[in-house]
Amino acid sequence: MRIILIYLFRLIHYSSSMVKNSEKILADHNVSITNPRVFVLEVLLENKGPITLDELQSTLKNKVAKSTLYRVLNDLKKINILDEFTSPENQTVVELSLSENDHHHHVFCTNCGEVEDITLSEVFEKQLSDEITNIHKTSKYLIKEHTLELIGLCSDCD
Amino acid sequence: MRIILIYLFRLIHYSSSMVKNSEKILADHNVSITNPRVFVLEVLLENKGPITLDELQSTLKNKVAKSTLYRVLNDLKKINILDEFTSPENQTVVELSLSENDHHHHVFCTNCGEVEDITLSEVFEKQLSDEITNIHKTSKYLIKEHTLELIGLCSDCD
DNA sequence: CAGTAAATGAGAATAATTCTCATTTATTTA
DNA sequence: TAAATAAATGAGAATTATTCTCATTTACTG
Repeated sequence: MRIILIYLFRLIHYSSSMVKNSEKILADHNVSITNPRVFVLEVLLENKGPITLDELQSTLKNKVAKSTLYRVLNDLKKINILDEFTSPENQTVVELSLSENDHHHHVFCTNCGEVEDITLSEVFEKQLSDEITNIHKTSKYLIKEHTLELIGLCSDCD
Repeated sequence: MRIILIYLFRLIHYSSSMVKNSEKILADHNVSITNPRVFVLEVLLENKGPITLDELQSTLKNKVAKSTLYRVLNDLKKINILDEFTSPENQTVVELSLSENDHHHHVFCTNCGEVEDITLSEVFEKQLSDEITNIHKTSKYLIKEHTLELIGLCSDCD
């Protein structure tokens, strides 16, 4: 019985798509697969969206050394699958950006500090890209990227 | 002769509009007028636009203690006339926001690190505010503010 | 499976920001 | 206007965030 349970546990554990995904992501980017990297990626994948550095650190407290966490985050930034930004309350926030075309923006709640992803309508993104074209004409700036952050109250705090 | 020179110097000094403005700003917000506060405001007013914390610090190196500079910046934030944000390269940037209606956005040059103010067309701001109304309907977020940051190359670096 | 290169943990070093407290400056009061 | 009180400052200590160092461990290569 015990053997069976252990077997089942390992089966479930290793077939978890999280683990497979993490390792695949690293392999796909020619980054060696190590425990700290997999642990960090698992948390980022599970979380599905932006997460504060504080939360990431406390989640991984006893699994990954603090210096290693910073190193892993820098590794992920280097291969362009991690975005970092600062909340209006000056909290560092990170988020996986795995595919090229998952363009989106962020909403911050000024009361509870939550950050969420938000996708703007195609119509509006088109209007924004037109505006950026105009900016290029008038200001000579060549715009490559943009970030739009909305600040307000989430439904819980409203 | 010496007396006259001193008089002229003081006349020029005190009639400088910068000084007057700085003192008026502080008085208008019920903040006591002190040398460090006036010095910081002068630099921010002269600069006319966003300035990195590093640049502000080096400009005021021998006039204002570092701890005082942080305190003064916090004072200005508290009375809502200073915005702080972080550049894509993780530099802290501050900017005076004296009037309610000078709403604008920022352009960052990824090459030289320059930050500039940019004002979007009224048409586009209207489109943005419509989009925010839609977000409220679908996501239940109540949006109070927004920041749009454009990232690219300035005319010198393009 | 051994050998080499890369990654990690623990904590030291550095950088950024806030705090402490004795002194100075501004404001209030008589 | 001077004395008394409150607030602000400078200098550096304390705290926090991030990077660096180096001995040890882990991953990749043949």
